Amino acid sequence: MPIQLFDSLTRQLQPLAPSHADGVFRFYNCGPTVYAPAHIGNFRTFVVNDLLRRLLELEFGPAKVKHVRNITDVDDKTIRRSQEEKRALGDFTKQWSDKFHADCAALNCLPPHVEPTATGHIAEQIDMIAVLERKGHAYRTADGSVYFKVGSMPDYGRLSRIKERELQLGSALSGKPQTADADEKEDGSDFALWKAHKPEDGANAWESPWGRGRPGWHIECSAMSKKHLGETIDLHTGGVDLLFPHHENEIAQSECCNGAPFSRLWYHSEHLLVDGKKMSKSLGNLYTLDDLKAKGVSPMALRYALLAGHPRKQLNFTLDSLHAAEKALATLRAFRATLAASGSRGDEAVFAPVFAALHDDLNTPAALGALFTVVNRGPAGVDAAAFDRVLFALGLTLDAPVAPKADIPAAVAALAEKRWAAKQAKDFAAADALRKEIAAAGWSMLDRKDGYSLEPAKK
RNA sequence: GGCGCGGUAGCCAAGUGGUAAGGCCGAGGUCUGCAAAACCUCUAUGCGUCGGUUCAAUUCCGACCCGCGCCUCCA
Repeated sequence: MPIQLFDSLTRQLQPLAPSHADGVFRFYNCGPTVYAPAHIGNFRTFVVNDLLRRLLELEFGPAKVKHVRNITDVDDKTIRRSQEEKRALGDFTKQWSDKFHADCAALNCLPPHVEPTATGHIAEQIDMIAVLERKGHAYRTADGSVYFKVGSMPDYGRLSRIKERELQLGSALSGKPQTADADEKEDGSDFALWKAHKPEDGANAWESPWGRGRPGWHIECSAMSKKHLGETIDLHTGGVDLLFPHHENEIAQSECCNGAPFSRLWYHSEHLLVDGKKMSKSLGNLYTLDDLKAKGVSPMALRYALLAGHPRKQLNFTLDSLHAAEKALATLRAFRATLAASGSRGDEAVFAPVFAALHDDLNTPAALGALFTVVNRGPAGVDAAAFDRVLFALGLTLDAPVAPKADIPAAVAALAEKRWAAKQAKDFAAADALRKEIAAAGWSMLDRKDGYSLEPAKK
């Protein structure tokens, strides 16, 4: 069964297949803007895309997938924040892209094959803008900015079906103040390709045929996608919030510039909600990976929790779901240990339902359900290598959880030694009393046949 | 106002025109002196409400109620 995804453009399931003669599947995933630590809502999208990347590799072969994910390292926020910290833009964004990479690694997300940056592709962006201007799809304004002329593209808005939206009166837009540079635009829906330098941009400007300035947001993805994957790609993904205007505008730029279809398929993952609402600073319901680590949550539990909901459905995140995830991972860990011990061999067919679910529009909840159905039947006839292949697809690692780093107080260590000695001497009354003392000190003592370990007591 | 998505057990969450996967929690049990872990068993006559179609609807249709997202630079 081929991998099928719900295509945002045609609004139906479409099978994935490479369209180029070299058989390489071309996959572009909109990456982060690096101005702060990414939050777990951002990571939902990246984890889903990592799952997709893994499935593509399993389907077409590792050498037949080219995964590009950009870093947006110049925009209003990166410029403003770097200036607030009195740091050079590149220095500032490197800090946050490094942090992003570390978090991705913790979540076991494979690095993309190419990770282009906006500032590293200024020339490519200028080239595209120049073509658009030459073809009459763009115009410059008095201040030296360049805008895309939405009216020049007859079928603008296919992806978000903007025409249906704007035919109606009384949209929320009508009551909203337009953006600062709105009066420069010929039409409210035109968008910036090149933004003329403004004093508040500081040193962050590049020379161009239109004078000093910087690229608009959307053009970077069009340029980087074209450079690294070609004019027509097989799949373009991102969060639903990018559907409009970002992806709509990418289509407009790329297709008007290249005269070729941009992406054959569009896939958008839904938002992670917290407390039933989209995460946002103002609501104070925003979590980063570090916030969760501080609560003792393992990144792998977060990955599992993020996969526990259907990617195209809003997922309401709760700390409870992380607990459930930790327990589920423990069950899988125990199952794999049993498999390894029994040297179980079998065919891969038992996991077919798991892959069938994943191939069916990344139905991760159904896939996990199918996985546990196998686990619950027991290890007989289950192939260990096949099980590991499932884990690879899901990107789940089952290393023993790292005990929270906490120094064991000498007093507790001493109590534990005494208790172990009492237990060896079969003085169980004393051993039980010592266990209570250790617990009172906030630790729990876990016995094994050949020794013991100490862990901070769970609440 | 428009566009889109959703309402399934205490919580999370799949799914199907023919009688409800899975995870967590909870209960009982096996095992280990105890504890922990592991393992076993049990846990929705019902799928937002009201109508309709049908031999049969949670699944299709209609109306309604409730929640969420997007509507110009947010994954």
